[in-house]
Amino acid sequence: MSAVDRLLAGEGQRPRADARRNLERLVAAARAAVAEVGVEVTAHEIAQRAGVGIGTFYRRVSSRESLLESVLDEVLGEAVAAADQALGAADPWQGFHGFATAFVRLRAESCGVGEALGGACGPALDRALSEVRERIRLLVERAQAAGLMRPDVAWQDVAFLLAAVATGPSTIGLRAGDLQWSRNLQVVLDGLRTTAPSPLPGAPPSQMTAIPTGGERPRTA
Amino acid sequence: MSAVDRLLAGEGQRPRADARRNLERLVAAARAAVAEVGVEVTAHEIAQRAGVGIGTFYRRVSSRESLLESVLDEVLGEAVAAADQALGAADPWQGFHGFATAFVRLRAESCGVGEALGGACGPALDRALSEVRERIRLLVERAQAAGLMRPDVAWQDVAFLLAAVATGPSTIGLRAGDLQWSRNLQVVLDGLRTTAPSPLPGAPPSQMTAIPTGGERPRTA
Amino acid sequence: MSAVDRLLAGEGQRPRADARRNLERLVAAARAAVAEVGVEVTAHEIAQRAGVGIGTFYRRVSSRESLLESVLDEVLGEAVAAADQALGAADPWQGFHGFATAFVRLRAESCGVGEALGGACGPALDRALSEVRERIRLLVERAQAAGLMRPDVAWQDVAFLLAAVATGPSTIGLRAGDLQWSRNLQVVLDGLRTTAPSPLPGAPPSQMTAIPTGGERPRTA
Amino acid sequence: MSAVDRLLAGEGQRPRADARRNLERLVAAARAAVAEVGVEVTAHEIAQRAGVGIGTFYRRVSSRESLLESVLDEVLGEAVAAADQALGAADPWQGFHGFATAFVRLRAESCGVGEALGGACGPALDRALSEVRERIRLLVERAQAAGLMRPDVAWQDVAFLLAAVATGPSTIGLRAGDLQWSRNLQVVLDGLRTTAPSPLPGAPPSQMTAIPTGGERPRTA
DNA sequence: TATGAATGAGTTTTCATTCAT
DNA sequence: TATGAATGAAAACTCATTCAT
Repeated sequence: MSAVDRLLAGEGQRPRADARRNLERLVAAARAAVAEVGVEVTAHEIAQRAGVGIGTFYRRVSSRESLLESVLDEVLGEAVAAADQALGAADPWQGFHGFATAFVRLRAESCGVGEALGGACGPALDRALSEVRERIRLLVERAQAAGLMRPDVAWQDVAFLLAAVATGPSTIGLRAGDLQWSRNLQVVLDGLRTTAPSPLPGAPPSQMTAIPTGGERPRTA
Repeated sequence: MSAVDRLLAGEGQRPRADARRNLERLVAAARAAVAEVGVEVTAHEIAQRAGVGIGTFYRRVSSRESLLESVLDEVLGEAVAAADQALGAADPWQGFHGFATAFVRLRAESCGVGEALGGACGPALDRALSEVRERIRLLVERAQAAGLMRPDVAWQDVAFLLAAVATGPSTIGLRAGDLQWSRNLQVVLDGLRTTAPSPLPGAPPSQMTAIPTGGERPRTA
Repeated sequence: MSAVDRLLAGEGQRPRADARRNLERLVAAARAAVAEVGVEVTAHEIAQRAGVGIGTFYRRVSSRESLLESVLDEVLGEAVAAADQALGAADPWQGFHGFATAFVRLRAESCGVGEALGGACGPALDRALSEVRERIRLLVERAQAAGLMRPDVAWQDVAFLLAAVATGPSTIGLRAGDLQWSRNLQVVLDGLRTTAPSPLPGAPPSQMTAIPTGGERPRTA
Repeated sequence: MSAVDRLLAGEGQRPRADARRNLERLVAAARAAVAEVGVEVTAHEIAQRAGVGIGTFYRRVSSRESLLESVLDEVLGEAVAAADQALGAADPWQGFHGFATAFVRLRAESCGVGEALGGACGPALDRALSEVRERIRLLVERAQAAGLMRPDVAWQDVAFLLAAVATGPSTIGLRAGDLQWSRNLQVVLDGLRTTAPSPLPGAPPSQMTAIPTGGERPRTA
């Protein structure tokens, strides 16, 4: 269920066109704002990005927290969809790989929403969370059973690793490029695999994705 | 240079003994507070933990942000020290491994300070940051030159990976155990290595660190 | 003039039937809402109770305050009617008694509207107010002239007493029962009379109205 | 216990002189503001009247509601003191009379605080409220036992009457004079008494207290 | 015309920072 | 100097009122 539908669920009848449009704008603005400035975005900022007044914000959304919750719910729903597709893949590792990519991308977008809401996000998200967990467990077990993933990692470890890989727009003065997460992910996938490392995306002989800040790029031997 | 020295630099004369003691307390309190409650700790909380009044806080520190900056500076200094020791190690991979462990632990402690300060942390930290960057570059190049680290990663990727691994006390409703970062790190190190994966710490035959939440642990084959 | 007529006065032409019906609903809803939840009822609540949209509310009523004013006007009109009937009574005291009862009941219903509007209710109500004042003066004078009401009270005092008696759903943790005002009124009437006190309503030998909260009822000798 | 002491109770040690002074100002300002503009006074208004910033308001008082609660507690404490003195009076009616006067005066000042806080004022006031109730019961029973108060009123009725008498700064366009409550009270006391009415305060041959607004005063025969 | 969506000023409260004691 | 009291900008949220549908 999309965040918009979720937020509309409480309403009695079907919303007017402008109301729905504003809600969509708010959800999109919230998602973008969270991705850019983090979960501490103010209600005003979100409203402004959405091009609506603060009054409209609260009319459509009931509270800042509930909006963030809905955004997170939406993201989790997308993760579940990706996992279901992955479970249908013939090759367990290919499936896991595809899911991991989708999951990390999603997480990079909605960066930190879950943590920010903490345990306080109420039972509203319990279903979505447990669905994601269940899928990850299945994907990990399937890959391990096929001998394609090292057997000494718990699915929880995998969850943490995938979450971690998406993290952090910057470190030690470096600013992450748009595809940093994909390079991080490649290393982690190689660490999880039973066999030898695959070449990083864009690794020699082709060019790697540029890193904007922070001086010289290495000569990737 | 320690955080304390750094903060004393602005002062005209040599500080009185009690002034210095209070400053030391503030830095230590800030570091602990950040590790425990996160970067959003209030100035009052830090002052209280340090056992000084808020007035003293600002007399010694000029602003909350600058104190956090100093904490980060101190952490970076420790990272540099760890790196220098690692560069002295006979085995390049052993050296890198030791540094990575120290770096991740430090980062887990000072969790998020860097990001919280954003790019706005001013030129004050430039030296420390570039020192860390330089060391990481050297460590990576040394390991790669020895054929012990895959050659298709940039040192920046390594920096991001190490930063990422330390992250996040929770994800998808799971709560990280104290040693989650070490399990994460092991996978990443294996992904970076040229050779086959090593067993995770605590992997069979010994027991792994328990994860408090989230149901059954896997049968680590 | 009814509240509805009053509010229609500003309009140019004669109102359409549905417009008038909506206005009547609004006034009735406002009156009920004020009686139930108090003068701080929101415009939305009144509109909802009236079964109209907030847009219609403002089309018909110009402002929340002016609607409350109209409610008060209506109540005052009813008070005037009660007074006129009372002035026609053969016995001056019976007349006053009847008016007092009606007035207090009205005031209990519209409790606090007058005060809430403060002195700011404009000249719109001047006529109604002075009509009520005039009637009370006449009733008091008539009763005093007949030697049935103590001569040392001013009609203003009587007005205040009657207003006061209707007041307050609670005090010192007690919650008023539905007929509290009638018991209060009885004491006040006895205080105003020239002769000895009459038994309270429900006083011995019959039962008094129960008071829900606050422990034991007295043994009404 | 005064409102100031009550609010200081939470604090660890004894407050600095300026802190105490500001707290006293806030309590006094709150009490005055409530008496003048009613319980819906804003925190800003109280702070402004007290001559302090809004920050100081919250530092001293923890919440607007808790300040009002303390004011009410103070008022109730004064009522209890008046009642205890009244219970010591030789003549039961004189005692009741004195208490009633004090109680009504207090209530006129703190007009409506109790109701505004509603049942939500927490158990903090339970003690004070039940103490007042108990005293009123005793005073009423004593007067009734001595045959000086009509036996068919419950002490709860008396409580409501005294509360009512203090009420309402205005009605039907009249503005209450400062001593309106005392004239109201006189009538009520006469209604409660077993014997004939006493002259109103200021009744002939002396002059009655002037009523500022609302036209001609009656010729008090 | 009736509707209800949109608006923004105003309310309570927090917290980084300044200043009197 | 050390203290903590005072400050006010800013955040979340409400509600009377306006305006597009």
